[in-house]
Amino acid sequence: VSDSLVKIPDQWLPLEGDFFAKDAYVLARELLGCHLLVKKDDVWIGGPICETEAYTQDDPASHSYRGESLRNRSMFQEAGTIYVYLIYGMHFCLNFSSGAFGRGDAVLIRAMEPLFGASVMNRGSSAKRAKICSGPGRLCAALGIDRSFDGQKVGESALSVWRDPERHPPIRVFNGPRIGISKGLDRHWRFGIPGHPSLSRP
DNA sequence: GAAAAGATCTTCT
DNA sequence: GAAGATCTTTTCC
Repeated sequence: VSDSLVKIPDQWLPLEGDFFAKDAYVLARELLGCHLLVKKDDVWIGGPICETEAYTQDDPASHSYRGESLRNRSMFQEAGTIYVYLIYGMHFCLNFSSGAFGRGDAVLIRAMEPLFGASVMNRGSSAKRAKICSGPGRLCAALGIDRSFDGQKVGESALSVWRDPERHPPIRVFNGPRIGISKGLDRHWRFGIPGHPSLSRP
């Protein structure tokens, strides 16, 4: 608990719904360097986001491509709605709905630096400290994010995102093809901070 | 080290 | 019945 965040620094700004109300591939880039925090036992655990991906309704790789369903409903809600789904039967993935209400756009959070509370994070394995939140499934496991977060709003639940003027915007950002998909490979909507030790992959 | 396999469940064909 | 926005462990250079 000693490495958890007890008080949010005064200079940090909470990100509200309007920050998320933009094109997903713009939001994906702008979320880099922002702190993702989850409240656990009266303190915050989390750290700065270092890798994201964008998905849109007209994108064949997106869950929303074939319209709204019971699972992807949160993608179509107002910007800043949390979308969590189960993948491969065992891992959860965290997304934030973006764009206008009714549009199935979202940003997948792929990796984060475990800056606060690494010692109390659920770690699925004996991964190196810098890597315990590297990958969408591992990130959710570490922070205890599951389907119960789905449909909630950023900042109105145990989960919040903050802009830290000292880390945001990052100096450099890379982008390239998204990971683990077979369609929409021409859209280079994976974004990350170059050389960051907590990337899911180089 | 890299590659392959196994775990496990929802969605769509 | 197959594929999927994944990760861990095992197996093989």
